[in-house]
Amino acid sequence: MGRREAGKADRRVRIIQAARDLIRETGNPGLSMRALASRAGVSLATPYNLFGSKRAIVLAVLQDVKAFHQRFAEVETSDPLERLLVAVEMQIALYLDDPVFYHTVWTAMFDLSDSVRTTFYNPRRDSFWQGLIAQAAQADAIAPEIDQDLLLRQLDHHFRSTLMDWVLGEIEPRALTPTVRLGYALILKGACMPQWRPALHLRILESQAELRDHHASRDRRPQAEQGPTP
Amino acid sequence: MGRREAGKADRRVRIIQAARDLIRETGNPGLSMRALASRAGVSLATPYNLFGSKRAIVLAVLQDVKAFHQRFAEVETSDPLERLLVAVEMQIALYLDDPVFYHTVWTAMFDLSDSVRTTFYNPRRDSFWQGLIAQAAQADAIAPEIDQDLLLRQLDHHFRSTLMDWVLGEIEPRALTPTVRLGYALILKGACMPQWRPALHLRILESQAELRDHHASRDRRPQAEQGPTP
DNA sequence: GGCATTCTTATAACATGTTATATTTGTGAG
DNA sequence: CTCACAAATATAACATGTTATAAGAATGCC
Repeated sequence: MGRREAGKADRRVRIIQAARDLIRETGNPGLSMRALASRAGVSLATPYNLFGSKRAIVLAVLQDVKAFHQRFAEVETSDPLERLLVAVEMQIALYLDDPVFYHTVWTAMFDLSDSVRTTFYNPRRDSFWQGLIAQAAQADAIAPEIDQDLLLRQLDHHFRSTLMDWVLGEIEPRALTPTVRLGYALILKGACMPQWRPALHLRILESQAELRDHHASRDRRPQAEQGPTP
Repeated sequence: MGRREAGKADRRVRIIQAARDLIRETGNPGLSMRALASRAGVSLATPYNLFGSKRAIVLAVLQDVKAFHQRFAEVETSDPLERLLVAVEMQIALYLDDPVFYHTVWTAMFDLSDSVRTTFYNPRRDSFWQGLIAQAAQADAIAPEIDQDLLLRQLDHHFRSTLMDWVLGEIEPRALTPTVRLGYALILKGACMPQWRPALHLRILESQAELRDHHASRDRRPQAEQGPTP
C-alpha cells in the first residue's frame, strides 16, 4: 500500500466528513453531490468513483458513527429481557439527541430508488443483538423453541417501522420510545417463558399509558383525504 | 358540476389508467412523467396540475384497486384470531398475484423524498382492521387491557416492514407469508388471553419451520461488505 | 353572441443524481 | 530518470422530477 492508497483513503475521509458536516448544517436538502464534492475539495466524479452513489455515502457516514455500543456497555441490568428493552431505548435516545442528522441519515436508509445493498442488518449490529437474545435464552427467559434469528428479525421489523413513522412525520418524537418499547414488549411476551410474562405485561401497560397521554394532549391526526387501501 | 369538471375527471381517469398500464407493462422504470403524459394524451404539466406529483399518481393508482375486501368477505372462520391471520395472508397473496405491479406501487409508497401525506393508515383500511380486532376482543381473545388502536399499529408496523424487505429484495417472495404470519402470531400471542396462547404458539412454530426450510434451501444471504450500525 | 375565467398546452428551464470523455497529474517500476 | 499506468479532474451530457411562462382553447355567464 503506497501513497496511492493513502491518498484515496484521505479523499474518502474528506468526503465522509464533508457529508457529515453538510448534513449537520442543513439536513438532507443541503447535501447535493455538487455541494459535497466542492466542500470535500474533490471533483464531482470522485465520490462516485470511491463510493458509487449518494446513498452509499450517507450510509458510510452512518457507519462512521459508533457511539452506541460503548454507551451500552456501561448499563448493568440483570434482567435479560429488560436489557433488550433498555438497549433499544438507548438507541432511540441516541437518535433523538441529534434529530436533524439522524433524520437525514434514516431517510437515506429508507430510500429505495437506489440499488445499494446496504441491508439494515450487518454483522456488527447483528451480533450485538444476537448476543442479547442469546443471553435471554440462556437465562430461560425466551422459550427454547423460538428461533432466535427470526425473533431478532421481528424486533428489527418493528424498530424499523417505528423509525419510518418518525421519518415520515407520522409519529411525534416523544412517542418514539414508548412505541418501540410497546412493540418489543408485545413481541417478547409472545416469545418468552411463562414466568416472564407479568413483567412484560407491565411494560406493555406502561407504554400504552404513556402513548395515550400523548395522544390525548394533541388533536386527532389530520384525516388524509386520500389514501391507499392496501 | 358542468363539463369543466367532467373534462378534468376524464383527464384524471386517463392519467391513472395510463399509469397503471405503464406500471403493469414495464414496472417502475417505464413510468416517467413524460411517458405518462404522452400515453394519457395530455401535456407534461397536466398531471402536476391534477395530482401534484408522481408519487401522488402512483398512490392514486393503488387506491383505485379495491379487490381485497370483497375477497375477504367470503372467508368464514369462527376463530377471531385466525381471521386476522387469514386476512393478512390474503393481502399478501393479492400482492404476489401481481408482483411487478405491487412492487412498483409499494416502492412509491415507501418513497420518502416526497411530502405527500398519504399515510399508510386511512379510514377505510383502518376500519376494516379495527373491526377484526374488535371482534377478537369481544370474543375474549384479546386481553381487555390491551389498547386496540395501538395493537393495530403494531401489527401494521410489522406488515409494513416485511413488505419493505420484499421491496428491498431482502426477502424472497415465498418467505413473505410465513414472515408476516410469524410476526402477527407473536404479537397477538403477546396480546391475547391465556387460553388462546397454545393455538398461536402452534402458528409460530409452523411459520418458523416454513422459514427455516426456505433458508436451508438457498445459500446464505451475501454478506454486505459495508453496512450501517444503527 | 361576446367576454372573462380557468385550465390545458407547448415549451423551456432548473436541480440533481449519474455517466461519459478527454486531459492532466501523481505514483511506482525498471 | 523516464516511462507507463492508474486515478482524479474538468467538463459536458443525459434522464428525470418539477416548476415557470406564454399562448391558446374550452367553458360558463351575461
